[in-house]
Amino acid sequence: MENVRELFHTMTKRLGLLDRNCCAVGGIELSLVQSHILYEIDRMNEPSMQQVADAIAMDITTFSRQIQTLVKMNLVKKTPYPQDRRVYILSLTPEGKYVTAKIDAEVNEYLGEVFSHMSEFERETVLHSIRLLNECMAKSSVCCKPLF
Amino acid sequence: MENVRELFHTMTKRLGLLDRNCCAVGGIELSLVQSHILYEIDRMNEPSMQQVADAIAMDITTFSRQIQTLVKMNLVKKTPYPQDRRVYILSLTPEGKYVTAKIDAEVNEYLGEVFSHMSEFERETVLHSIRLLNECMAKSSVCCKPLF
DNA sequence: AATAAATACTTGCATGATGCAAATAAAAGG
DNA sequence: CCTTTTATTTGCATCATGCAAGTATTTATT
Repeated sequence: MENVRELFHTMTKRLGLLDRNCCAVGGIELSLVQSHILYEIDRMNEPSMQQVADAIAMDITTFSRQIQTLVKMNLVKKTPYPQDRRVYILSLTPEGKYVTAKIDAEVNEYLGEVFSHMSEFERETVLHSIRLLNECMAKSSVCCKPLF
Repeated sequence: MENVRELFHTMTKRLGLLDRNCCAVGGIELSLVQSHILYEIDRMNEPSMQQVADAIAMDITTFSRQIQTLVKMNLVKKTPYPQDRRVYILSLTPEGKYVTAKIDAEVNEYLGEVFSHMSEFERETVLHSIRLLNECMAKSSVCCKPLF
């Protein structure tokens, strides 16, 4: 087996750059972290602060302040949770939904461009491989343990 | 095509965690950024500061200070370049080489563990896919443009 | 029921990362 | 020469980070 780490490093570096290029929508400029927070809130079902912070593997105190910023930017809403009054449920405001959808579309467009350099068969192979990789990482006891 | 972005997001998130778990060697604790800097210096051939900063897509001023820290930690050496006295050539000290090799071994071990959940054929398919993906990202005009 | 322990979230504080503007120094071009 | 470009460093302001500690609320224990 050749140098596997190098393959992964190159890939994640480039995907990271792609991500970084997708943090501006209209007049709004987001940090990478903020973009990821919106992404997770959008994906999860009525998540609490703690749940999202865990999903992102971010310290809850830093997360708390990031959320304060996003609420001020009118992208995220914090709703008290009646069943447990310690908890806040996070959701996207309409503007937050819009921004998140725009970013999602842009990332997908970029990815589509990358995939346009492949045949249909190659594309399917690559997607299948990533799916498989994700499953194996989920199985692995050694990495990514605390989450998922 | 299902949600491609989600696949990539999950993958990079997990690989990021794996990376973060590989920043401690013996008594030395590195930040992710420092680990990446060592990795690039190790890979490149007698690189200048600017070249490594570009490869990592990091602002040269931040990079300069990170290098100062790594020099103080005795992991990196800055050698004046006689042919152009504005330039410093970066290299790893013996200790830096040791740390970098250790981290490399640890990451590869983790990746090996992940791949152990696959058949030989699947493993080859996944590696081939990543290689292909890297090539297509390199071709793509839309992402990762400034580098490589 | 009363108290202790655990959980969710926030704030204080110190430290470190970031990046622009500006400085220095050296090379390259005219 | 003199101007422009390039490589690196430093000043400065801002933001991110995470530990310790605090508040509020819920759950567990007696």
